Amino acid sequence: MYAKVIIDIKHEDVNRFFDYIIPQKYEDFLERGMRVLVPFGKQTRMGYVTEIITESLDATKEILEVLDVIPSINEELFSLMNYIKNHVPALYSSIFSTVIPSELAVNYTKVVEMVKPELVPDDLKPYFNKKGIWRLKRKDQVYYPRLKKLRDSKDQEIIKIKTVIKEKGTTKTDKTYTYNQNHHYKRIYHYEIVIDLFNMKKEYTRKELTDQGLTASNINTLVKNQVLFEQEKDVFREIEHQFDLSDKKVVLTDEQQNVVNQIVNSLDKQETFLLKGITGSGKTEVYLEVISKVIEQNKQVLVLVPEITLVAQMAKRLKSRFDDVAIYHSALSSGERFDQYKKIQSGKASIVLGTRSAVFLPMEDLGLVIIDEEHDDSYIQKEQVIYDAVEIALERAKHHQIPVLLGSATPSITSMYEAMNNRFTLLELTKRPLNLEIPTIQYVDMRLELEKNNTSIFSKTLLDAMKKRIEMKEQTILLFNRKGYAPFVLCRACGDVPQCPHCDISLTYYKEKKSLKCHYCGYEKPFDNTCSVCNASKVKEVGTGIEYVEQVLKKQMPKARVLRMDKNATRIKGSHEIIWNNFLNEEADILLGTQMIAKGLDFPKVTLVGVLMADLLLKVPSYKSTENAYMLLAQVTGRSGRFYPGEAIIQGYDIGHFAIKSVNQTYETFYQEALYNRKLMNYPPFKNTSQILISGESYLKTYQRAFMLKKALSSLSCDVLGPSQALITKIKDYYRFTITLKYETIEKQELFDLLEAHEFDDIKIRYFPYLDIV
DNA sequence: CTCTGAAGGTAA
DNA sequence: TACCTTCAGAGT
Repeated sequence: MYAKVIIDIKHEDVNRFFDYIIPQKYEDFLERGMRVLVPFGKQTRMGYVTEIITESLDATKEILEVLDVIPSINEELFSLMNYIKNHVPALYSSIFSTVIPSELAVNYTKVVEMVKPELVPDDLKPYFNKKGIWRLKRKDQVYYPRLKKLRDSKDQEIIKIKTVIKEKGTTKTDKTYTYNQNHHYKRIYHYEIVIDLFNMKKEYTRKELTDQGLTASNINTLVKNQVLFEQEKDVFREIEHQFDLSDKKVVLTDEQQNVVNQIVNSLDKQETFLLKGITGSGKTEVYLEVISKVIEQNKQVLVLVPEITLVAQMAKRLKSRFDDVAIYHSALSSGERFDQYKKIQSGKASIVLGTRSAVFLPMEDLGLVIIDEEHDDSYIQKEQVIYDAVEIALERAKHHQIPVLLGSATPSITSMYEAMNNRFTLLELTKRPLNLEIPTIQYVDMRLELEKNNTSIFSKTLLDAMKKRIEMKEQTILLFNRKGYAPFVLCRACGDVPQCPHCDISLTYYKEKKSLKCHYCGYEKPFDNTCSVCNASKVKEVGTGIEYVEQVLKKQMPKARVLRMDKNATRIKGSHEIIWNNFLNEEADILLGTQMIAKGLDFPKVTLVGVLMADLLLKVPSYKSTENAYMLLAQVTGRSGRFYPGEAIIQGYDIGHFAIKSVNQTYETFYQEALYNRKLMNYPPFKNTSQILISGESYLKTYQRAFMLKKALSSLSCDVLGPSQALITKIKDYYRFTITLKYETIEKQELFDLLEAHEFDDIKIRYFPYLDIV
């Protein structure tokens, strides 16, 4: 028997199947989908078995080791991988690492050993430890060519180089102790506490014993004299959450109950439900009720939320009502993630909650997929192997013949269109259970403020409203979205803005580091207020980064306690939970943040939401920017007055745009207008769109190649637009052009072949299945 | 990706 | 002739 194997190297040259002989001992054991170690050239590499075959003309070497007991890739996952393969051009190995947890990959570490230390050059010696061993780190790779030369130096072996393969995912073990009733240790009277302890409980961990005052040497003595038996036990790394939220089992409103009934009636068939419920209408209660019905049928539920910040609160509510909830997202520690994965793989989780990447988790008895905030852009993976988790979820539903529940207050245009055409089943929640009014929304035109000589970023209206909240001991949420906008510096004398020498983009100003940095290539130089063009010492920062907003806020409202929540403030694991907890406990009056504050915990005391520079959202160059802007505004204003009547104030320079105006009206108003625009421009849902990026070092050659590609593409049944300069015309010294495709259906494989045929040494071509990623 | 061996260069 | 760098090709 033979196995077809994909090697875990992400490179065009090895992007194909390799056949290996299955050794006798693995014949009955090895299955498709298992990870194996195989000899590959001079190396040993990890690979994935994709097929077991009876004949092979190529196989010459044997599989060395099998790393799995249950296949890491099950049949369903194979079909999802196939789906991805048909939608984006990607290397096999990349697709594998996209759909499985990184803990299933292996580490290759090069270990160098001195054989003749006296011949090792002095400058390399400090890297070796006492035993003459050096484990090469990433940064040590530069020495590798020299080391290879030392190894190969003729007649004498100066050093040895080995590659050590280690599995990334590891099980955590703890030493536990039990008491031996039949020991013969005479000095046991020194350890009365031990006898007492083991009278209460049979087994203790090492930590529990030391907490009781026993020292490490105490324990070792007792083990040596066979009073205690020591054993290794696996520990499960439990995930803890900062705040406390329990699910009070509420009585569903008629409206909610209706929706639940409809879904429950279709649990045994494939159907996509779009649950459209205004903010505060209790979508989560519906989810919980439906989940309980699925679990009654002994099936599993997959729940997806768009952002890590939303996992904790959903987890709390799920855990307070159900057992066996597993959690999976990229911010877990590697160990936690591995344990959660193992729990899910072994079928011990009845509910799996996670972000985008959780859509690939193995669940044999899947009965329902819930996607909360389905309109959210974060469900689309925009790097490496690009995919849309919502699409993947729909594929899984097809595989299991089960329903998918998409929930949102503001469904994406495409989902709503599907619902309107009866491909999705539309369910609606139109009332807030507590019968609370939707917050009143007020618009402030900042141009008028300017005329009144108010040059601050806060209008008088907003300032007054915030002051009032502080007096009333109520809270405010302030949204300032930095997207599409970063602080930069400008010479007030000649107007020069320092650019990156390798990319076509202005350098971003970092106040704390007093430096200018390029977002794309990492180029960095110290900030200097002397202009490099006109030599005047007039270079100053422009702008309104969120830190700047915070400063102004503190200056204008010295009494206000302000919490800031942005990427920077939430870098450390668990910090966003702490911020939310603090705000919930009313340790601050104002929560200032980027779009990550738009969703999340309900804060009862929030009665005011302020949006700064709302029109900034529309400046993002994307056909979806109006949709995204409207949804963010609707989302964040809905956070006001969840328990008491609330209001929202939207500030901007260009607030007349329909995406901003519609926030004050119904979703339908917005949907109609947006849909009309999409129709006009041939954008989704009317036509599918994708984008091709052509990049190269020579401006002219790249443009020529792009043009040739355009000509070739016209043979396909689609509209070809461009080539035009990409939004960022140069990155890392490579010029960039884009071609946009609009089509109803397209033969993807044919397209990919065409693209591949147009790749040249100096021209790179990348394909993006969704628009606006480039 | 990592290794190898051939080709073509340089120094003695 | 010995030794180097560079580059294409192979890996089952």
